[in-house]
Amino acid sequence: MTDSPLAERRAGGRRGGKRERLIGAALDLLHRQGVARTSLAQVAEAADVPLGNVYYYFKTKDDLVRAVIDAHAERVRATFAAYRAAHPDPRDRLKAFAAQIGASGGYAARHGCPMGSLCSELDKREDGGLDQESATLMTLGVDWVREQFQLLGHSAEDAGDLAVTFISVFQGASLLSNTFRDPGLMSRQAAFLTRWIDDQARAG
Amino acid sequence: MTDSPLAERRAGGRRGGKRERLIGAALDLLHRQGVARTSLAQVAEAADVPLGNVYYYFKTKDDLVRAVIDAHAERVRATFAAYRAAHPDPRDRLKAFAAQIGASGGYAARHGCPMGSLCSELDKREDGGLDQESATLMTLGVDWVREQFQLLGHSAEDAGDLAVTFISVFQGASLLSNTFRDPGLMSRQAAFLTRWIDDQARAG
Amino acid sequence: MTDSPLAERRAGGRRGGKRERLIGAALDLLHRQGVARTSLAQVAEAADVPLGNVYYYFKTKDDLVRAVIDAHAERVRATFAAYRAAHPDPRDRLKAFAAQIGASGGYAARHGCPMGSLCSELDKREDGGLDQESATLMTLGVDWVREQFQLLGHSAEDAGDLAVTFISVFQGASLLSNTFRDPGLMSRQAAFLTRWIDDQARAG
Amino acid sequence: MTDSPLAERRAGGRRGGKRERLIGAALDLLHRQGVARTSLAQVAEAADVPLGNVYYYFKTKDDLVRAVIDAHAERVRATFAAYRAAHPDPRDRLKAFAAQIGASGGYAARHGCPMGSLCSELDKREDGGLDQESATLMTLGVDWVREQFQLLGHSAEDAGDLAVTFISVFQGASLLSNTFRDPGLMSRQAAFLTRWIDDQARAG
DNA sequence: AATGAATGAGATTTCATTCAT
DNA sequence: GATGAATGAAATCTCATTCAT
Repeated sequence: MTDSPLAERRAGGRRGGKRERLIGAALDLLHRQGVARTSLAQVAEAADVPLGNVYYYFKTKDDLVRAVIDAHAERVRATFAAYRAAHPDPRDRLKAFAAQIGASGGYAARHGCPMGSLCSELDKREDGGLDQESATLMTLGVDWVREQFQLLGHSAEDAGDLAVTFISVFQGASLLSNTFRDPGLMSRQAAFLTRWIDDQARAG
Repeated sequence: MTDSPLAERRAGGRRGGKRERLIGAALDLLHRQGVARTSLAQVAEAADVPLGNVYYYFKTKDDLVRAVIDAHAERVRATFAAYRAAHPDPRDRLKAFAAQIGASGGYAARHGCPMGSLCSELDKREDGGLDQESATLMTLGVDWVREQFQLLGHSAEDAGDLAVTFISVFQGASLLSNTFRDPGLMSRQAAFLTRWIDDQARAG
Repeated sequence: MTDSPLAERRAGGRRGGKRERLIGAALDLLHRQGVARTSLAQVAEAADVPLGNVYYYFKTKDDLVRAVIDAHAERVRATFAAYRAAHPDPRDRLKAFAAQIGASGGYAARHGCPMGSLCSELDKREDGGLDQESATLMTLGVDWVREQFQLLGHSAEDAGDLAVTFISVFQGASLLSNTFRDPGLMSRQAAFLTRWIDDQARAG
Repeated sequence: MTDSPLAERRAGGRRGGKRERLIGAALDLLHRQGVARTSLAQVAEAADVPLGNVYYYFKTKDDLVRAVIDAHAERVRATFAAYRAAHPDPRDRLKAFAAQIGASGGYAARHGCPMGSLCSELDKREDGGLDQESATLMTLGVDWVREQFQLLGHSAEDAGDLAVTFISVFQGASLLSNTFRDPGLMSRQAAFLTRWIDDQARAG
């Protein structure tokens, strides 16, 4: 009782929750500045952790990036699980996803899509295996959308192509929204996706 | 005569065409490795130009990046001009663009779309004005596609949205193709775009 | 009974014999990697002892190195005692030593002689007094060999020089065996030593 | 004339001879402190070169070490060439070598033999190929001594073993001289080598 | 006694940029 | 114009050692 206050329990049992603070700060900075332009000193500063201490939690910078990707993946999984729970109809699930995309214009206009940015940057590296890690992240979305289209009666192959189109529009719109600093762009493309979902559902 | 052969005149009158060689080498390296991970020393080496000499042609690294973006923009403009010249019907022009997209799967799977990569990376920087520069590049495509849809009878607003969808699919598919190292992905999305162009042409 | 089994008593009475495990792991790692390239974290890991706990047993890294040297010295003393017990004739004792040298080619080719490596590395340090410690280790061998030559009738001075020659050949051969990764080198030099012992015994 | 003063000519034509100063400083520090305990900052300081500038001449620390080994090898080759030139009789050449060994007691007592130290330390590393480099250095001596013994009529195999014994005594004596801080040790072992050379010459 | 966590000094390395000639 | 050399700031990473409990 005296040894483990609530704050520490929430932090996963670690004293002070520094690991979590580091991942949180890194999540934010990596998404905003990119991997290459974010130094561990910045992350440490933002997390209020001495630089040397970062290496107690993460052996290398890549390790931290990996942890950030994993944390992000967990969020994504939770989002999809929520759609599943909230909507029995796959079409509604896809529309919920599209709606969320439309609502994320503010963030997209400022920073683009975190997943897309990471994939774009990490695929340019030949070392490590971080590109695989980020690819896994992207797979989550494609697989989930494909699954919904299959549930709507599309063949595995068709559903795969439809899923790629869906995520492509999402990723492309995030990029353009960011490039043009135009938050409204996202909602207009989300509207397109919503209509398109209905078209495909009819066709499935 | 002996000092400035024709080849050099074409290269802008500069002796040896070093500026052009630098831009060419940078174009290649920046697209493959990203801006942050490409050093001027690498560019100089690839262009067979002494490092110290680079600064005679480009005051800063950003200056070189700007020149690369401009050079790429020129290529893009030339491509669109060629479509215009080759096809009187805007629908055919768009299909020609889609066809080229489909044919570029190999490059996309390896490096993504140069424009997309640059926009994604440069929009993460708050300094300089390179994000504006890369946004201009992206605008070229969107504007050209919008123009074709307007020629097909769509309103300015509708055509703008359609253009954004078109370029989004292109950019998103490039990203996914690169992420999944799947060249075929591009041609399948290009096929989708081709059908979709017909749909919009009918509707316009 | 349940808290201190025999195995632990033998280990010096300390619970778990952690001190011994640390020395054992350090002995191995220091000989293989050298002092400077071996971190306490590695030693702790290899000994399955928490890093923080190392400092309960050894105040500093140098303290641990000292303990390793002492442990090694104990082994060396035991070896010499065994030769003494097994062979009444000093000449046979020396030949037994030479034979052991010849048989150690495999280890020497991989890591050199532990004593030699330690002396070579630690004599390069001006701090601490670890060089004295490793010198003591080397003295053991020289003194024992000298003793045998004196027993064979050589003067103290002559015996000292002979002992230095003997150990020099041993150390030099260990170094060359390691440098050239040639295990057979040791046995060939051991054969030389054996003949040479006879020559000196005759001369003594 | 005004552009290339004598000092620069001597330094190999490079301005200021920084490369040479770096190698010189490194030669000294590496021999005295070992590779691991010598930082590039120390070398830079000793050579009066800004740290950042070191990397203009040597891409990595290992590169500098390599250059030092090469420089040392050059010295060794020059020494052997001098023996060859000065003495037609291989026996005299070997004795000249032994005499030099005997005369080097002061340095050996303080720092050991540079070659031996390097081989001992670098053979403990699994990375890079510096162990090969230092092995080459050691080969120089063994090969040269073998050559002399062959000229004296020994078979290739015998001469090889004799050469290894010779260099072993040299290396071992350097180590013991350093360990015991005893400069006289070297001259006494050199005397042994001189007598031993005669024995082998008679036997060859 | 035991230990997970913390810390700060220092090492190697990279690189955009500048300078002297 | 051209260029080899120089420079310093900053980044990643290591590690002996200490601390709080």
